[in-house]
Formats: sequence, C-alpha cells, structure tokens
Amino acid sequence: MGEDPTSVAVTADGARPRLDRERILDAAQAIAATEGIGKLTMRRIGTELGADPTAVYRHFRSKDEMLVQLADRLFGIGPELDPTASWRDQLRAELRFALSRYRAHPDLAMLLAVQPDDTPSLQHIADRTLGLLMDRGLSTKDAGLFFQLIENHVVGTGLYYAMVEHADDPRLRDPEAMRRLYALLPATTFPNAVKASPDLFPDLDETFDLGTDCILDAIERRTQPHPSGSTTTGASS
Amino acid sequence: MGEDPTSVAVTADGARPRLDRERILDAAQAIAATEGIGKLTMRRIGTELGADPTAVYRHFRSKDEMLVQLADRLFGIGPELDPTASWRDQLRAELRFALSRYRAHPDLAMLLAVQPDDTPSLQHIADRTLGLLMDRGLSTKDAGLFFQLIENHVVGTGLYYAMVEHADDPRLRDPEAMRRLYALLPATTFPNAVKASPDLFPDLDETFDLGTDCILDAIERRTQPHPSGSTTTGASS
DNA sequence: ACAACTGTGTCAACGCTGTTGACTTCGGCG
DNA sequence: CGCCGAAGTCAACAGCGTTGACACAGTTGT
Repeated sequence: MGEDPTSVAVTADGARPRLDRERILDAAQAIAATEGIGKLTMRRIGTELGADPTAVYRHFRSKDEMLVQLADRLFGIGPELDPTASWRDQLRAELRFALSRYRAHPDLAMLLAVQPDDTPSLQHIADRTLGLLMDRGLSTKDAGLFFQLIENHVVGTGLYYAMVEHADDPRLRDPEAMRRLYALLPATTFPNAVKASPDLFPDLDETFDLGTDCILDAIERRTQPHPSGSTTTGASS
Repeated sequence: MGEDPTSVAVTADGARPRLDRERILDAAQAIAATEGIGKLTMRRIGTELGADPTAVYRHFRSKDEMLVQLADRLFGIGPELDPTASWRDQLRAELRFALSRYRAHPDLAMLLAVQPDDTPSLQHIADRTLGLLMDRGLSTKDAGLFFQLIENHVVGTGLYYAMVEHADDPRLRDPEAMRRLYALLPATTFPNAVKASPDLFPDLDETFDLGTDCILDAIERRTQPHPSGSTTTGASS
C-alpha cells in the first residue's frame, strides 16, 4: 500500500498536505490580496486550506501573532543598493522601494497601523537607511531625527495610498470625482479650496518625490554648509 | 401631579433623558478616550447610556456612519490664525494645531485610517491652508502638491503617535526601551542601527517641526528663487 | 377627545468573529 | 509493536454589528 513514505506528509494522492506556517501565510496573503484585509479571518484561512476553521491555532498562538509574521513577510528586505550611485540616488531608491511596498500591498499600512511591531525586516531596512545617513556625514543625533522623519514620510504617504484604496465610497477613490466635489463647494465659505480644486488630489508618486526632495535638500544643507570639514562623528568604522 | 410638562422628555425625576445623536457621540467619545477605540462598540454605548444595547441604531444607520460623525467632531476647526504673523509662522501654527489634534485624540488617526471620509471640518482646514499657500505666491498646481505633502506629513506623524499610544507591547510605547532593544541587536548584521541606537526614536514633536521646516524651506525657495536677504530660518516665536 | 401615526426603546435572534477545551487521529521513535 | 506528542476536528463560549417584531410615548389630524 505505502508507495512513497519518504515525502513529508501526504495523506493520499497529494490531497491536502499538512499545514505549516508557510502555507498558512501563503493563504493569508492571497486572501488579503484578493479580497482585502477585512475578509482575512482565521476561520477563513482554515477553510481556504481545506481544513478545520480552527486548525490555524495549532500553528499560531493568536491572530495578532500571525499578522505580525504576515507583515514581516510582505515588507521583505528590498534589493541591494548600487554602492557606486550617488548618496542622494541611493537614499532616493531606498525610499522609492519602501513606498512601492505599500503600493504592492495596500493592506500593509493598515496592518502596521493596527498592529505595530518591530521585525527583522524593519530592522534591516532601518540599518541600511541609517548607514546612508551617517555615511553622508550626519551625526547620530541628526541621523536619528531624519530617519524618524523619513519613516513618517513613507508611512504617511503609504497610509494615504491605503486609505484611498480602502475607501468604501468610490468617490474617495477617484481623484477626479473629489476635484469635482471640491469645485462645487460654496465659494463664499471655501474660496481657496474651490479655486485650487482642479489641482487638488495630485498624483501621490509626484507628491512623494517632492517630499523626498525636501528632506534630501535639508540633509545636504546640514552636512555641507561650507566645505570646511567639521565632522562630529570621528569614529566611522 | 404633572408639574412641568414643558421640558422635552423626562421619564421621571430626571432619570434617563432621551437619547439623541449628541448624547450618543458624547458617550462614544468618552469610551474612546478612556478605554481606546478597540472597546468602542455599539452595544457598549447603549449600555453606557443606561439603554438597550441596540438603542443606538435608532439614531445612526450603522457604526460607520457614527464613526464619521465622531471623527468630524474630534477634528474640530481650530483657532483663528493671527493674520499679522508672518506667512511662515501662520502655516507653522496651522500644522502644529493639526498635530495637536492627534495628540489630544490618539484614536483619530486610526479612525480616519479605518474610515476615511471628507467632512466640513476637513474642508475648512483645507481651505485655510490652501489660502496660506496661495497667498505666499504658489501656483494652484504647486499649492495642490504642497497641500497633499503637508497632509501626508501631518497624517504620518499623527499615525506614528497613534501607533505608539496603541501598541499592546509596552516596550513599543517606551522609546528608551526601544533604544535598549536596538542597542542589543547583533552588531555584525546591524552595525548602523546599533551605533545610532542612543539617538533613535527621537521626540516626535521635534521630528515634526523638522519636517515642517523642510517643507517650508522648499516653499520659500520655490516662491523666491533669487535670495534677496530674507531671514529664512530662526523663526522661533 | 379620540384615533392614527411616527419615533424611540426593548427584546430575541441571525450570522459572524477570535479563541478554548476535549476528543480523535496520525506520524515518528524507542 | 506500542507510545507520545503534534496536528486536525468538533462543539462551545463570549462578543460583535445588525435586523425584525413588538410595546410604548408623543405628536398630529380630524
């Protein structure tokens, strides 16, 4: 009867391999991607995998624990940066990739907003970004400040993406509809909003790059006001 | 025995006046403020007001509708700006007040993240900020861009506040604990994070002001490309 | 003044959620 | 072979948003 007992765990003709954290996270990611994070329930994952609705609890202590793992997986690490590129271009690429994560997984911002945590993926990204800031010549204090600022910038824009994508009201998802809505506001009480209405709700990528440039400019001004080497950080590796 | 039938609706000796949207929002705000938005349920509001758990549905069609009203109330309008102050100080005050809303109501960012919408309060604030940008001389296109950037800045920092306040793990709420945690990371894989660990997780108000200055500097450079002796920095009240 | 109606509160119930405990089954190990 | 722990199943608990039927109040129309 037993033809191939070597394989890990196959009940019959390849039907229903056993569950493990990997397969569960696969299913969770698929559900979140196709139907939104609102439909991502523990019971749903179980049935999706052809198992009992509560089977997931044999592999994750709670839903929160699973969401943390899912967030870490979605965040990934990102491509290695080109070390020959300019400092500015490297940091720019790092930020662009960070935002691209939110575009690829609109639920990520919501996930992190509801379940903030600190995983190896985030730590890796933090380390790389901090390295870029300090190599440029920022003191550790300024690096900490600007790193937090950059994080707010990315999270803020990412959250905006997520909000727009998740809005129930389809008008909120359509910039053109929002512009029309603002154009029709009472001009006596909201004169400026009406006047600027054709240019409201601009492209979020353009806005993001504008914000990135604002920050990069500030860093450049702070690190080379006059080329007379005042490096406060003496011990650099 | 009926002494005062003029008053609106009092069942007996002042016990349990009738429900209305105002009183319901009061209770909802109180619950969210004291126990967090996670404990804010429709049934809880009803019992809190001494009524049936489902009584709220006589005044709000759904929980989402109630949350929108609650968000609008929490957002408020903000104080009038001092028109004699400099353009920079006015915009600075506007942004500071916007962030203060998130500090006063940490649930607000989560609320707007989960239930984005567009209410009169937000429109009023948008109009005022757009006015400041265009008075400075920005084109409507640039005003739209920078307005979106400012919104991301405020929402991003506000969301960070909310995340920190809502974290289940108390370590996430304590910057000092997070710094210690980063200091103990393996220095071989995360050298920069370890090195900068004493300066990570800086004061969020300081970070916010830094970001505001980055944006204001960019606006100034864009509206007066040729430097004609205007004090760009040092506007610290 | 009486009837009709409308708005508000109450109660029971539906379907869903996360989670737990007891039970059964299965796979690897001595 | 027998054992034991991990994995899957089943029933159940408490809670959620929401709905429908019912009861009572206040107002309105005649």
